[in-house]
Amino acid sequence: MEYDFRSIEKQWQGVWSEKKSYEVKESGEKPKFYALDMFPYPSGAGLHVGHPLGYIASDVIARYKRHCGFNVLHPMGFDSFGLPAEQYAIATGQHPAITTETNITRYREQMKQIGFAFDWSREIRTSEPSYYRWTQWIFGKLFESWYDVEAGRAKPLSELEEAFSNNGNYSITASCDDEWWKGLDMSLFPHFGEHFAGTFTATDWNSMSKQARNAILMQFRLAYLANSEVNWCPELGTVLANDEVKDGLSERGGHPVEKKTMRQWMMRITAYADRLISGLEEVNWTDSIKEAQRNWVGRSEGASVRFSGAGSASDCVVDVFTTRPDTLYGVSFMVLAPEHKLVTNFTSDVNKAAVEEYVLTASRKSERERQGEKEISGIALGGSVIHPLTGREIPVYIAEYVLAGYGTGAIMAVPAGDERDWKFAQHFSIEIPDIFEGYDTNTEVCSNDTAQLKNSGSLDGLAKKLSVPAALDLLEKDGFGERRINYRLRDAVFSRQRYWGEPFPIYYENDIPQLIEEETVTLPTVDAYLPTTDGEPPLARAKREDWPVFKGDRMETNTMPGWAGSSWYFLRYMDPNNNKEFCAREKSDYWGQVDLYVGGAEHTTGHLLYSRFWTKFLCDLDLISFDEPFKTMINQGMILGRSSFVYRIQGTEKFVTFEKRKDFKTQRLHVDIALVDNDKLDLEGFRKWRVEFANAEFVLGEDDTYTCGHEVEKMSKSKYNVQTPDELVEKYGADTLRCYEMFLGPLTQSKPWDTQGISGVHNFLRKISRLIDSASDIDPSKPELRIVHQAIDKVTTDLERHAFNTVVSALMIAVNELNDLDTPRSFSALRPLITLLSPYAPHLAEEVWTKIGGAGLVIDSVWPKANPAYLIADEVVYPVSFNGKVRFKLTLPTATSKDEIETLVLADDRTKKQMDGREIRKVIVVPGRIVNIVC
RNA sequence: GCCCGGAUGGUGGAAUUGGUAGACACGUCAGACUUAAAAUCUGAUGACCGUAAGGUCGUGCGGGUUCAAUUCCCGCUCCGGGUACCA
Repeated sequence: MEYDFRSIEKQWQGVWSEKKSYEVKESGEKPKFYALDMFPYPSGAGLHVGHPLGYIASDVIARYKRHCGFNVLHPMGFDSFGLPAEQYAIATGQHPAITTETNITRYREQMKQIGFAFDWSREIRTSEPSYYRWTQWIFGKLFESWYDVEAGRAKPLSELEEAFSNNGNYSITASCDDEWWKGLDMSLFPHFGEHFAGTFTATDWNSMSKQARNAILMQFRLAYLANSEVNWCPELGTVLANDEVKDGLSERGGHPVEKKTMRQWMMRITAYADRLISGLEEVNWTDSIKEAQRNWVGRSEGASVRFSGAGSASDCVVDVFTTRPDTLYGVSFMVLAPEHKLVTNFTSDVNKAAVEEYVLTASRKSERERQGEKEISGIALGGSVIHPLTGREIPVYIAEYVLAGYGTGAIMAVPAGDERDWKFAQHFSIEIPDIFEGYDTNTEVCSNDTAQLKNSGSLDGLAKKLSVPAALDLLEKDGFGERRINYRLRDAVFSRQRYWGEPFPIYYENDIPQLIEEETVTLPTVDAYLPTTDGEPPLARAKREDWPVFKGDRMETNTMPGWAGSSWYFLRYMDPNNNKEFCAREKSDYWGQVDLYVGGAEHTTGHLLYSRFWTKFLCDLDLISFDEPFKTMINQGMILGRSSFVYRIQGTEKFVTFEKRKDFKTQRLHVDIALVDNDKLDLEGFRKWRVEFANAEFVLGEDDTYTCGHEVEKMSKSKYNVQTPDELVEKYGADTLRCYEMFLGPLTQSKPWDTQGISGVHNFLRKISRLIDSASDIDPSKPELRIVHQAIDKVTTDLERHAFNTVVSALMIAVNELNDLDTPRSFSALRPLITLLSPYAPHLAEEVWTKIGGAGLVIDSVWPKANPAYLIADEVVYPVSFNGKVRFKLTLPTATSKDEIETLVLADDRTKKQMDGREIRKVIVVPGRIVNIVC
């Protein structure tokens, strides 16, 4: 029978859908397994061939686990808020909801034809009010919570208020900004005076105005309002992402961009910094992702050291953070970030103009540009600080390599021990104090942690390990510094000046933000999706009556960022239609953590960090019972496009084949890959492709064909190299696509998409079809069983280690070997093989299952176990090598002992021949592996 | 710049714990079947030298450890991802 994939796939998709085969319910009988894909943003271009890669892998595991007896949750949905739909709306005026709906429909169709075992009854969309009302609800919880550092968890804000009214804030350790009181509007606190340093009594608290209390509480909320800097483009009237800014100009239009301070919602993710690091030990992710997250959080232990200003700046104190307080004697200058608030205090009049210019130049650069700058730049302010130990005056500089957002925005420079400081000192001819034993730091920098200190008072003779704690003691004893832990992680900006995102459930009354708890604040209608002329977000266009819910003086007009909805979606799948709760507790208790999460590594420092943060928070409030969302994760690589090229002889309509292109002066043009098969161009199709090629002539190769050139690059419409899964499903079927995407190579590696090999995989499925036709209901033969059981063993171990590509090879080998047998094939030996096949090619597996007497549906069949008796080989082929080079092979029974092997090898004529009079110095025998003779 | 990956035949890749480099597949070449084509099947296929037997080289580059290195260590090159408002 011919392999008629079209009717097979249509038929079985119908059966599964009719029987609701992939719908799951919580059940006590089976262990659960939760397989999840990072959910897609439904873009207008539709699903391309890179998307299904991860979905196929998770589908394979979901199906495999189902065969192994697990109750498998494998859902799919859409992260449907986002910029592209909004930009399309700005350009065309069409409401983003319409665009989004159209795109989702397309995505669903594309996914359905690939035959994923998704439980579509659980589909969710972040842009649906029924979903985002719970995103708003979680935001509300964050708004109404604070982080108790001592208890190590988030708590309801009411507990904090109670504590304040009982004891003030004396005994409170809440996560907040350093010197949080400096952000307060002091006019609200008339009796605090100018030396207020952040401590207040119960009496203070109880006598404060509502506004004043709110201002204080705002400093402790996990979702809070604060001033933060954004890239503002006055011309476009909008805030830009760092990506959209190039050299201080907007990428769109090339308008100037400046830094602007805006009042924005923030998320206090820093409260969770330590737990975000320690939690990594509980999850089974790749070391590289864990390492990247650790670095992102960037915990460093060190000291905060105070330097007093000298001369006219004597009333200033500069705080610096350092991880090497022990090198304090090596400090010969200080560098402030250009934005540092004390810059003007240290600037002498003669330097004023130059400093101002430098500050301005630096402010136009992005952080990335500033750190990437190779040229050393900086400027001496003219002022200086006093070295706390030596009392010497130390010049103060500003330089763009010091960032305001990290640490205190100021560093004590130790040129002897830090590469950047050393180069800076060299460049500005600053003295380099010699503080390391055995290093001439005028010619080289010392980066050796075991180097002993010198010229460092009581620290002399100690190396880093001992000198750092000693220095910390010294600092604290003398009172010019203290131990401190610093994080690179910053609180996350949670406001976006966009339309197509979740509205905040917040209104303002006398400028105090108030939470809307009962109702869902849905997006109001607006007349355009652009910011207003005075730079307010698009939602500010909505008039009072346009808002479905309007309270107080005004509504919050920012929207939430893309990561809001995706930070908790894995919970909603457990209980997608609940309109009373975000997720019923018994459901989240049943499904628990995601057992396997598949997605790209590009989410490492965004989504994967934020969802861990929200999960920990929800766990703290006892709303769920686990505090890490994703137990095991695999990161798939990117699929790149393979572009094809034709070569036009300049100024003509003649196209020359790849091999002969160098004989002419040619222009290389992208050609649609649909017109190219194995690098051979479809000449007629090419002429019809575009009008300008209608009269194309060709200079062909030896074999009278036109060969195209090729290159691997990003998939893009303009390069005509986008491959949608649709065409391949149409041409080869979903099962072929599924197997081929897995066969392509290791899931985690990025690789070019190339359909060249697809026919081989398609052939393999056809061979299975024929193999089944040639089988009958007889007793299985021993060689047959041996082949099948070896496949069971290999496929099972490979699936367990997520080696998806070698599973396909193993199945191919089994099918080839079975076909090569000269004994007839039996149904009973083939049945386990078809179960092995079913995660990869479920439609074909289902089709042949009934033919070989399988009961029920193959997707419900039990995963076979390999019988070890069939796996042991009788003989081992020993490669015999001389000095590591294999010279001949010797077949010996498996049971041959090490000594026997040595004797037999040495007795072999070929050994004698190889020796050729040389002396045997050593013989290495690794039983079951190799023999090596050293001579 | 910083952080995290990657590099193996003409191509995608395999080699699971340091133990036969190139499994499986594509492509190419040769052959069978056929009036012919398609499909299918069989064989060859890392490079170089050699009629052959056989030998030399070979896993991005340069060193090192080891009886033995694609695998471990040190130093590079190139490519990809992230770098906080793309998702």
